[in-house]
Amino acid sequence: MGGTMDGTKQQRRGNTRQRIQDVALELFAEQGYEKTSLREIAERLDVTKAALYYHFKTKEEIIVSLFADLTQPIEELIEWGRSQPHTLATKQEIVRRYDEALGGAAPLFRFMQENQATVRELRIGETFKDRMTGLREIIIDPDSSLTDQVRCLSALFTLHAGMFVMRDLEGDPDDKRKAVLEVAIDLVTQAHQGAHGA
Amino acid sequence: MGGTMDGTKQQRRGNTRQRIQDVALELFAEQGYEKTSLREIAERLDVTKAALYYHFKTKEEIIVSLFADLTQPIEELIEWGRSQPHTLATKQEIVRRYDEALGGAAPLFRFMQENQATVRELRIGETFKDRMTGLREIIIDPDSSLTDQVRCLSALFTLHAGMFVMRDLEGDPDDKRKAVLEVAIDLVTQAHQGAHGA
Amino acid sequence: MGGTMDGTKQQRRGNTRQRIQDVALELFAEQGYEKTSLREIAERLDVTKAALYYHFKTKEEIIVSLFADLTQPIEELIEWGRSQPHTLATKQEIVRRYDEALGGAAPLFRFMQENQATVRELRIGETFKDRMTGLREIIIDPDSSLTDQVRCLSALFTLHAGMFVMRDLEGDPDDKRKAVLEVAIDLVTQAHQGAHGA
Amino acid sequence: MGGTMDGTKQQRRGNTRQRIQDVALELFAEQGYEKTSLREIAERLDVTKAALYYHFKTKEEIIVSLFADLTQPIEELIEWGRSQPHTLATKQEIVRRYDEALGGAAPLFRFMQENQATVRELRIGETFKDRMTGLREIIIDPDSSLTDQVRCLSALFTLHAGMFVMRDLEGDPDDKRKAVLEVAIDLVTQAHQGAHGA
DNA sequence: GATGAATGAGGATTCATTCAT
DNA sequence: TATGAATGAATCCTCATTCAT
Repeated sequence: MGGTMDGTKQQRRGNTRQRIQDVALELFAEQGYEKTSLREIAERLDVTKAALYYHFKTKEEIIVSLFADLTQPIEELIEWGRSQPHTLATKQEIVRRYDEALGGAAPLFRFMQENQATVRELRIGETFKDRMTGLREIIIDPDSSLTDQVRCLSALFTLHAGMFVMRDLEGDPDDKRKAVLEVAIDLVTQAHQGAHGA
Repeated sequence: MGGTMDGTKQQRRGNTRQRIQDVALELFAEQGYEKTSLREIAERLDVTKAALYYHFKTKEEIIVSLFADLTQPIEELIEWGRSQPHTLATKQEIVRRYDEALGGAAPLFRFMQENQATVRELRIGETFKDRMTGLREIIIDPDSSLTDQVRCLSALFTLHAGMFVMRDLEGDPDDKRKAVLEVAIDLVTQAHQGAHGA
Repeated sequence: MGGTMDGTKQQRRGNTRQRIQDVALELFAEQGYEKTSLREIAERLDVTKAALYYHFKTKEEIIVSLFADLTQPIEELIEWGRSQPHTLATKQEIVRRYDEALGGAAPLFRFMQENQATVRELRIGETFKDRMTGLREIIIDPDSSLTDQVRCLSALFTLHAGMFVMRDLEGDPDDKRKAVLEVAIDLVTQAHQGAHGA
Repeated sequence: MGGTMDGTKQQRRGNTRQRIQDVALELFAEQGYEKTSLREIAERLDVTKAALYYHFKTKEEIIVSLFADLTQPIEELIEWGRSQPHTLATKQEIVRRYDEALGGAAPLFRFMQENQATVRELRIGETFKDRMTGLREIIIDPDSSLTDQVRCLSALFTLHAGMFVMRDLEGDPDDKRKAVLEVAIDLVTQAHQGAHGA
């Protein structure tokens, strides 16, 4: 019971930064970055706009912080990928893990997917591009045919889009996700085999 | 004389309206819809904001008009597709023609791809969704496995994204586009064969 | 009566820019630049803040425009001064004319005098400094003693400050102004004679 | 032991308060009062804004305290001046000592000189005006000609402005200061002699 | 066909200040 | 002595839109 009180306190106290991030991400993903005003975020949290500014220096810093926080697993994945041999197994594992990582930060990626124009102008843009390039360098064999290269990109893309676009496909969400993953792995596999002889 | 006047008038008239559309599309694609102000569009054209309002009742109407104008080939494609038997050949042809149609309105699709969050809130959103559903109904066999359904979506998606994402892939643009198309057709083919036995 | 209507119209119409400048200068001089908000200016004119932005791109542009408009006589004075021989008569004439010029833009100079810290950070700062340097080069003989150089600066300064600081001195304003001018001319004269032997 | 504690405490205590004053004065003089935020001051001192409020009840109190602390010598000078006969020697001595006093609080006077508009609205304004009036009553002979009265004011003014305006005059700072003082004394002397025959 | 002038609503951001701890 | 968290009021500025001419 003391635990409960503690919990409440902890929730109100020191949690504001988190709560801002949560609400912001939700709204950014839903309506886009520009259409989401700080007033709206503040109102949902029942604090003043100024309170947001205590925790984040600018609106952009909110999204930057979200990106930094939620995107770290991917950073690590790339790190890991770079240290592995570029075998088919590695590529497949990368796709599998990437899918997982995306799942962990679904709303952020939905946001990034759906607001690319905005993202490009934000500071995140560059960082994100760098990461994608990192991923590419791991799965794409530069000596393979253009078609196979496109296959790999398409694999990544399918994962990205999968979660959102497939929403209006019938079927159990979990099954859908598995299907998406399967297609992605398939694409990477085809690409690899194309390049390394059948 | 009447003809001359007509011609001139039509040219002048169609001209400004067109020029507004052109500039608007360019800016929308580049910076996003919300970040592009009517002031900016007007300045680029060296007219007043009020002039824009002579040609379009609202900002939204500009994008709506662009969508209506540039998207008609796709509308027709769907019409055509519906009247065809759902054979593999048809599906492949649809993909081929869709690729062409996308090419004809690349900036618009770049815009739609990169501003989904915005588009969703605009009147276009629904229309666009309807079209995509139409396309889906033609290529996707509802009895096929989820995986195969995903393959078809992925094909469409690859086409959409292709043009922009592949930009930073090395290689001749034309070759790249062919590669993208090839992968898309491949996906649809695999899906079809999966569903109808090998 | 028609004339009256005309007048009223003319006053309302096309005059807004001027009216903004007038009110702004008044308030800037009275309360300082930073303490004067655009809201205040707009309220006094019974227009919206946005109306101000139709006529001036930024708050700073308002003061810049005032400076440009009201300061031209001084610009011209310097031009004239440069073309004259550096005789005592010229110097005295410069002081006399400078006094006049200051009188014509008293509120602006009061503002600049009393808000130097602000002015320094505004774009006017540099321009103003340049002008003062121009003036100096005309009245100050670089070979004269430091003391005589200070005398010249003191003369300019006395003119600047005169109008405002002397306010709480007893006496007819006109007489005071004459006295100020006399002291200034005296200083310049002393400086000149110091340099060129008695 | 008590002594040690006292010493440390006093040092610490006096220290922070002092450091606030120092930094504040520096920034006020540099950027003006309104443009200097408490955040800025706090950041420079590496404390929180709230800490400032432990030492000063309001922002205004900071400048008031500076004024009170740094301006006391002038207060005393006036006291002294009032008790002296109004001879030329006294007047000259006043100018000399005033120059010294100004030197001791140069940044404050730079601030007051350059932010008159602000100062006027602050509580210091009145006090400062009173002091200037006190000074005037000592050096200015109310029966003298307006011109001579202006000379006296100009003398004070020259001292005030001297330090800052003369900055961009060539020459050794010390020499310049001497020159400024000389001109001021000169002005007072001329005024006195004008009034008392010769 | 188009402009000049204006508006109302809302945007992000900053500030001095407060208070419990 | 100080901090961490927050507020309320204000700031400059931008936007889509309107309307008389």
